[in-house]
Amino acid sequence: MLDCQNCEKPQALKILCSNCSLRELCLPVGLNPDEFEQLNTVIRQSRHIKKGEYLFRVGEEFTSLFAVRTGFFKTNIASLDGRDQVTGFFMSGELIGMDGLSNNVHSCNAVALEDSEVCELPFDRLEELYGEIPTLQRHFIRLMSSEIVRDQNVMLLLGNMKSEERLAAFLMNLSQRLRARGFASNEFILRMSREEIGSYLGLKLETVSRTFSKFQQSGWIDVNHKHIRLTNPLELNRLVAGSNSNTETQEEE
Amino acid sequence: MLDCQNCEKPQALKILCSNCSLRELCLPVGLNPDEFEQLNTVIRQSRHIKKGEYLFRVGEEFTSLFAVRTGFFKTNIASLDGRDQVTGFFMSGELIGMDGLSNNVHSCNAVALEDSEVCELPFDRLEELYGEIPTLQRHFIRLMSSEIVRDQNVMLLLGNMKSEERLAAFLMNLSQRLRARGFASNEFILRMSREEIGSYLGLKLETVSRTFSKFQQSGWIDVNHKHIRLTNPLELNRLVAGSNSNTETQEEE
DNA sequence: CGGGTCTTTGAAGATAGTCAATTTAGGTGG
DNA sequence: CCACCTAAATTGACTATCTTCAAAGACCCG
Repeated sequence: MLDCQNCEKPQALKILCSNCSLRELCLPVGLNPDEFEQLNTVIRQSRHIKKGEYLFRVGEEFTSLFAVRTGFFKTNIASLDGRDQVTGFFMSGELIGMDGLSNNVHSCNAVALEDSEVCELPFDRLEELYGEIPTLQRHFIRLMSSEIVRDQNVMLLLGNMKSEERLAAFLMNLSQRLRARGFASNEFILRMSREEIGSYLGLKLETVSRTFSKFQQSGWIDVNHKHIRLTNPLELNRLVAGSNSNTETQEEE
Repeated sequence: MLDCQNCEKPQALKILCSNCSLRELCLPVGLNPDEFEQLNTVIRQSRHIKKGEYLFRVGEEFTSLFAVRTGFFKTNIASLDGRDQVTGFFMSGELIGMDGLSNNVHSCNAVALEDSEVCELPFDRLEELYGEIPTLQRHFIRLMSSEIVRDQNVMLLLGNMKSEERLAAFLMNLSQRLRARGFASNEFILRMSREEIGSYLGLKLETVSRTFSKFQQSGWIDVNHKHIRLTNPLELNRLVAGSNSNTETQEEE
């Protein structure tokens, strides 16, 4: 019964959604045991993606969504003349590939920024389950909608915020997502380069670097290349919330 | 051909998807007659929204999606300190409100930019139909995905393009959508103010105005306040595709 | 240990923003 | 129908922010 198709190690390789530590963050939120069982049969587990490898590329046929189990990914698109835009960073429990559903072709690239593991969710199998597990469908639609909301907040960031506000928003967003996963939220390793951060935030890498330095001088953070420590997250949050408040005058209440 | 000839007659008040001239642009693409019939029973037709009125606001409970029948809408969000970002413009056949599915609360405002008519699609009714009309569900997911792809292209625009490229992209996008609806694509009336265009494009209204003037001086367009005529759309397209192309072709990578 | 990549920092330059004045349009009411 | 009034748009001059170009320093991986 527990036959594992491509087992290298018996049993341990077959990671079940029902056992997965991410089950409350990932697609199957709120399923009952029976439903977990059904989902398990659909998911192709634990494909390993090495740092730098592509999960999929622009133009490839869409067949599956991917849930990050471990590791870190970015997605990006390119303009016709080759300029690059990072459209998102993805950590464990997050779903990649929803762009591909619009016309069954991936409209972005997905690249691992460190050695990673993903669960593959073949979409036609998933679709078959929708009838049987309405919760699953509802949650999937919810995830797509969240992606839309997230993107619109990035539009706000790119359209209205100054460099310092953008970087502060970026750091606080990472921090919050790490906390939600039980990781330290005030001290972490950046998985992406300055250039990738800049691309995501609509800034040049030099501006990102300078802004990190400025934050450090202000005492908001400690930067040591990829290692970041948030020493004054409140101040960073304040920067995000109201840029109008003069950054010079720091009234602490 | 776009407008409904029967609209003013009383019996025609009940506008049926099956008769609607937008049926090939809107949600029910590819349904068969039976399925159209089912969809008709679910849709609350033709709510009128006057210019300036809100279809919904941030924080309101989400219950329905809205399909634009006639008219023009914008959606926008505000940062905590009150800065405003227009996140989209919507014309006939386009669906508004998909942001609300993430947590059953609208995360943006939707405002009519001219007197408009919408079809209301109560989402719980729609959901009940999914089991019976798989095509409908698939198409809805497709529409959500398209919204994600659209938003990511706006991220590219905001993150990488210069003011002239942004405005050219904006004009060509409008033009293309008007053409798809059978309207003149090289001559149209802008429904939004310079400020709203600027907000969408991450520019100030003065910059939008100046860039319009620059385009006119270059002979690409005729601007007369809200009235726009594209006299050289090819050149505008070239601006969008490769801003560098104007000068020497610079190859990198 | 060394080559290459990534990062930091400085100085100069460009693009878009800000502030301000003027013109034009569109809606309202006499 | 016209005059008015307010809101929107245009244009100019100046400034701030971010980019570009350049060089030097730090790290990582084989």
